[in-house]
Amino acid sequence: MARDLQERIKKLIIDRRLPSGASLPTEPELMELLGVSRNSVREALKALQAMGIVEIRHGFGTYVGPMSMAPMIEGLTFRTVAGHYRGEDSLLQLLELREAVETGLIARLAGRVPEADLAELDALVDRMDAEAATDGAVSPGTDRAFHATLYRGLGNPLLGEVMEAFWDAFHRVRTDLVAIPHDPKVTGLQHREIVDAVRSGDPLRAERAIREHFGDIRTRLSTPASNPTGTPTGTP
Amino acid sequence: MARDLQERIKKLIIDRRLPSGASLPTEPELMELLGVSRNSVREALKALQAMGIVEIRHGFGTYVGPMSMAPMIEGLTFRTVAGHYRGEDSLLQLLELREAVETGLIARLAGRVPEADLAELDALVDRMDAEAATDGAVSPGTDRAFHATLYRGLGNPLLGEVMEAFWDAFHRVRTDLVAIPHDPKVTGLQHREIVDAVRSGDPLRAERAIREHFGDIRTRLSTPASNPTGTPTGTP
DNA sequence: AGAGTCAGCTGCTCTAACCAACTGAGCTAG
DNA sequence: CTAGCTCAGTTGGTTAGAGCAGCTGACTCT
Repeated sequence: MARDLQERIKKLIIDRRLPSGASLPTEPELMELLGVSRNSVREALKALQAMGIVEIRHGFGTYVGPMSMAPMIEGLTFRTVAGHYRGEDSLLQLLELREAVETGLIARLAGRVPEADLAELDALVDRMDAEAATDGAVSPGTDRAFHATLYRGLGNPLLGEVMEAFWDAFHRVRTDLVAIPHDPKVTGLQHREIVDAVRSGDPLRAERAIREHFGDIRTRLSTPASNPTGTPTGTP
Repeated sequence: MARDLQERIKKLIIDRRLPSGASLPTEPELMELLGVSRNSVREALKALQAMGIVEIRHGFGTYVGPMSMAPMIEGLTFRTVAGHYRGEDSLLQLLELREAVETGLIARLAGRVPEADLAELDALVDRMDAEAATDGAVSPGTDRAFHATLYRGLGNPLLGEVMEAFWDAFHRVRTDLVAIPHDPKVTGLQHREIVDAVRSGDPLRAERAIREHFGDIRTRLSTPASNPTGTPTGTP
C-alpha cells in the first residue's frame, strides 16, 4: 500500500503537469486527498524525496523536485563504499563506468564545442597549472568544472548530469577512502591535450586523449596508498 | 535531523560490514539504538529503501538491500515521463545516453566475448527472427536479454547493471508513452550484425553496428505516432 | 517610514495503540 | 510416527492525537 501511495503522488504530479518547483498540496491536504493518515503521507513523501522527485522545505511546503541525479549519486556512493570495504574493486568499476561514458561521448563532441566553451576550458587548464604550482595539487572543483564545461556542448542536459553524477560519486569515494598519488603537472598536460584534441575536431585523437587520462587515474588507483587516516568509521 | 538519521543507519551498515541480505536491527531496537521514535526510524528506513540501501519485508524484518540500480530506474523513468509531458525530448535524451554508453563499451568488448556468450547471442537473434515471423514483433524480453548477455563479458558488474537500468527506463517510458513504428526483420538483422562484429574482433565495425542500431531507433523515435490515448494514467 | 513582533501556516517529532504478514513451535489427524 | 494444521509471538504497517520548530507576512510600535 505504501508503494501504491507513492505511485498516486507521482501520478498526481504527472496528471497536473506540475513542473519542477511547483508546490504540492500540504500534508493535511494530501491526507484528505489520498484518504490515508498523515504518517503514511509523510513516509511516501520521504521516499519520493530520496528519489529526488519531491523537495520538502520545513515550515514552507512541499514542492516538485529538480529531478536531478543527486539521489543516484547517494546510492552509487554508498554502494561503492560498501563494496570497497567488502574487498571488491568497486572504485575501479566506477572509474571504468566513467571512462566508458566519456569515451563514448568525446568522439561526438570533437569539433563541435563552441568557441566560448573552448576558451573557458583553456582558462580552467591554466587554473589547474596555477594550482599545481602554488598548492602542489589540482583542486577537485577545477577538475569537476572542466568535465562539466566539456560536456555542456552536447545539447543534452541528461548526459551532462549523469556525467557529473558519476564524477561526484567517484570523487566522494576517492576522498573518503584512498589517497591517490598525484602528479599535478601531468594532470594539467592531459587536460590540455583533451581540449586541443576536441578543438582540432579529430574524434580519434580526442578519444585517445580521454583514454590516456583515465588510464593514468587507473594506474594510480591500482597501486593505492591506502588512506593513512583510517576508515571513516573506524578501521578494524 | 532526519537526514542525520539516514546517515547513522548507513554508518551502522558500513561499520558492521554488513553484506547484502544481512538483517538489520528491528524497528524497536533501532529506536533505542538511535534514541529516536519509531516514526522517525521508519521514515529514515523508507528513504533508504527508496535508495535501494535497505530492503523491508513485512512481518519478517529489515535487511541490507541488494544495492541494485533499481531506484535509479525509478527516478530516471519518472524524470523522463515528466519531461515528455512538458514537451521536452527527454526520451531522445535517454536514448542518446544509452547510445553513448554502449558505443563506449562495445569497442572494448570486440573479440573478448566468450564463445559461450556468443552462442547464446546467436540463439537470441534466432529467437528474435522467430518472434518476428510469428508475432510480427520482437518481444522486449528478448531484446533485453540480448543486451544483458552482450555486456556480461565485461567483467564489471556495475557496467552491466547501469546498462540494464538505462534499458529498463527507456523501455518503460517507451511502452507507456509512444508507439514506435517497428520493422522486426530489420531489428533481427541489426542485432546479428552486432554479434558478428563483436565475434570478428573488429572494434570499429562493432561501434558502427551499434551506432546503426541506435540510429534506427532514433529515426523511428523522431517521427513518433504519439500515444493516441493521450493521458499517461489511462495507459498501463 | 522603518524595524521589531506576533499570529498563522508549514513541516517535524513523539507517544500509544491497533492491524497485518510472516515464522515456527506445538497439536491433531491419518 | 509423520504430515498437515493451528495458534501464539515477532516484525513491519497504519492510524490517531498532541506538541515542537521553522518560515512568512501582516500588524504594531518607535
